[in-house]
Amino acid sequence: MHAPNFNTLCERLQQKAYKITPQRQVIIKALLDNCDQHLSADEVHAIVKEQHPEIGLATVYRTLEICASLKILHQIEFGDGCTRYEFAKGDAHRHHHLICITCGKVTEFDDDLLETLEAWVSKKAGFKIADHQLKLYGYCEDCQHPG
Amino acid sequence: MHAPNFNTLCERLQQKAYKITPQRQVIIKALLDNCDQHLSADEVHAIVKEQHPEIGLATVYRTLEICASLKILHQIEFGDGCTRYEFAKGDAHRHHHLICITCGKVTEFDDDLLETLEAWVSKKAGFKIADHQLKLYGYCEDCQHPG
DNA sequence: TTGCTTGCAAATTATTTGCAATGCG
DNA sequence: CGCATTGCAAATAATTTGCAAGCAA
Repeated sequence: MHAPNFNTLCERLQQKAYKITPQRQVIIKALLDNCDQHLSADEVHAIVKEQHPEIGLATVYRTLEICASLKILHQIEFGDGCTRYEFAKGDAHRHHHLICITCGKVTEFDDDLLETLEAWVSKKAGFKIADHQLKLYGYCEDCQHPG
Repeated sequence: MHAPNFNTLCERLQQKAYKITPQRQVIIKALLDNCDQHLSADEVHAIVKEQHPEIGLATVYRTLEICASLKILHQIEFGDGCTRYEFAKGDAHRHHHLICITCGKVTEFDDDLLETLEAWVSKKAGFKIADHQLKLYGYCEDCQHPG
């Protein structure tokens, strides 16, 4: 849901001496157009190929890799065998993933309630927390009330 | 750390009409001997092959698959490209994973503090939670105080 | 111009599957 | 004895990589 600005993203690439090639622009736009999804490399490639059949899957992988290394994208795995991507949010904007066991739908949920827990873990385990990832598996509203 | 009883596990397999073959016994014992680790299929295979070189990787995969389907094992992914396994704990015994960004070590942390958060999400998002998975990325004690 | 990028095909890695032989119950 | 199970090799699937040609800066 959180959609960064296209030009800002390009600048962040340039700052690290990455060239703004047409392929990278197309891929980033595809991600922006679908920022409510959690696309896989293959899915990004499929979208991009519609208008630009010449773009190769390897280029998609390489672009996603760069964006992940620049913390523009986050990589997540929902257990379906491939890595998926979402735009990284700032530290202040934490969110979790609600994964429906029945239909597989993934919803995001914003909240900051983990703060207390993190403070506790930090103190108890001597572990300095930098990031977290919470997945909640269960049943979405549609699947709870079928028909 | 949570180590179930070998015989109990065999009984659970038998109850579902799975045969207690020597291969399965060896694989389960390897998992029990390393219940403080989060082994991958390949790692289980390597351990098992030391004493039983005839056991194939496919058999390891198939056994892990069965155990996962019986909820004897949980599958987790730490982002290193392969599925890892740990013994499932009962609902009452929740735990999280602390993953060190520096050395990659995975520690477990028990706690029930997610209860409040789950109640909140449940109410706010209309999502019926069945299970959860929390990964905390950061720096373990050793990596915080090197040398 | 010049080194970063790209597309393609081949290589890798994790996991699955087909099948004949084997063995648990 | 019958059917689940096994080992092996081949098949998939996701991702990576080598390399010559192309292009952004």
